[in-house]
Amino acid sequence: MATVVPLFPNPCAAAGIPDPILCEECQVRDLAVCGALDDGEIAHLNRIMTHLRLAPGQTLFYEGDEADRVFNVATGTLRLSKLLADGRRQVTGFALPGDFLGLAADGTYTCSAEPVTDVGICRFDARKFADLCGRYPDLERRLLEKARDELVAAQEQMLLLGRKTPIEKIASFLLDLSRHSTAWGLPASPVLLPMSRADIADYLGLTIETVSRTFTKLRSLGAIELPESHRVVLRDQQHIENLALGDV
Amino acid sequence: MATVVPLFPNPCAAAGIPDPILCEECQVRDLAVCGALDDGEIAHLNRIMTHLRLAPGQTLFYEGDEADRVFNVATGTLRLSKLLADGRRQVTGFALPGDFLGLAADGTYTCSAEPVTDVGICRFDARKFADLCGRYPDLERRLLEKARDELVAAQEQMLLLGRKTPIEKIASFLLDLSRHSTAWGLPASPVLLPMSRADIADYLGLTIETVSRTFTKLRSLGAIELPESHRVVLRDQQHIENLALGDV
DNA sequence: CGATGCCTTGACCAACCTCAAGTGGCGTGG
DNA sequence: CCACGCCACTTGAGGTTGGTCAAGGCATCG
Repeated sequence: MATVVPLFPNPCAAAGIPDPILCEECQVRDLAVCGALDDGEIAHLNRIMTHLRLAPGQTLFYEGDEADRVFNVATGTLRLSKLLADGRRQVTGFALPGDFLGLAADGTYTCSAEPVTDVGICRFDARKFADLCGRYPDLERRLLEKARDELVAAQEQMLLLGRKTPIEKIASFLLDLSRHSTAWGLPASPVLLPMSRADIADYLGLTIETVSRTFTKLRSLGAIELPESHRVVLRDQQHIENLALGDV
Repeated sequence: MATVVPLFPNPCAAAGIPDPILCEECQVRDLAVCGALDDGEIAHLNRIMTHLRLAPGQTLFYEGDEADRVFNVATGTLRLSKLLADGRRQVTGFALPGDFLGLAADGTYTCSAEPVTDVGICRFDARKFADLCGRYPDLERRLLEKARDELVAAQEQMLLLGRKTPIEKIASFLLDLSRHSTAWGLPASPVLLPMSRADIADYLGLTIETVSRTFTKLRSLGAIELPESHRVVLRDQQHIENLALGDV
């Protein structure tokens, strides 16, 4: 596996946080399911854990693969997506540090997971992880919390996909990313977009062209600046929030 | 609370199953979270349970309400929906017998729950229910399974909302309902639609008119029959399945 | 029997998609 | 070092799909 220079900095790198090797030093532990375990218990987790590094172009797993492993994102961003027979794609979400993958599996993965930046991943055998859940109820409880949070996000995304206009979709998307930044103690405003326009389009149910035009529109409205195509300055946060809520 | 003649038969009534009063006699117990508990344990559940009956027009809870209760659907169908400021609505799902409500709550309900038929509901105090989850790990595990299933369904719905055409949306919707029927031991084909065209439209990200036109189109294609506007006969199941998958 | 609500159908229109061309950054190779 | 190709993004022109607006059918209900 070749070491690759990242196309875009991942949140950890941006914050000067090194990739974790040991759970004891892991910066995302508190956010991840692992936060449910104390140092003694986490040794058990460590024993069934393998650390992976993947670069864009590689794939963690494909929709339909046998779901015999579960994962924790330590660093970087992944794209979760589903395909129709003719190639139409829906990105169901972006997995960020602290996110758990493999939850939605009932035998096979229900979506593909591909890095959009260099990523660091903790991998577990699904069966062994389930055993550990049986032993540590707090771990299972944490998993339920994760699932609940994802469900809330999924419902919000349904509202976006079904009923919002392109400009409302992009505004909501930017705010989501901005809120993720602040949750990590990073500034709200220069929002970094590690993913391509195609990824954004497939996430929001639009075409590349409409995404691009909508960014231009937001810029001409004075709501954002676009110093680079993957960096967005939120110039009028209130206006963006109104747009995201559909408040005209 | 007046007893109301149901506009549409609910699955239990259609199958000749009486509304449950006692958990021991409940027909949905195995499908619901309650299935995790044996007769002795379920007595604890019974003690914190209240049985409700609601008719269309009444509301179980509104998006934004304090989420101090959780629910189990015993009979009937509810509509779960979210609103934008200007009244645009997204139906995020329909809750059927055996479904658990209140999972997605983080302090407040993230969507409204309104009956589309007469419904029978088991209500629990959220805190007491959580306590019970702490006591019975199997109950919590069952909740996690429910959450996982809902998450899988939500991802599938995102694909539908973001990337499918109206005819593909309706085809997918009919198949979903048909599969629910067979899961209950009912025939796959005459699919009953307890909800209005408006509900279907808001569920699939369409307008009433497009829903109506698309049913007509499917009928003229010979894929379905529409003896009544709320009863659909699947005439060419294979064709419908191909449409649902986007296979032209 | 009229009023109401829900569904269907038709005509029209605009938003978004499709197709196409143009720009700019970046890496490669002459 | 520059030329070139490649790729991603942007922008423009035009077309199609699905939305909007409006009318009509049909059942239920008072």
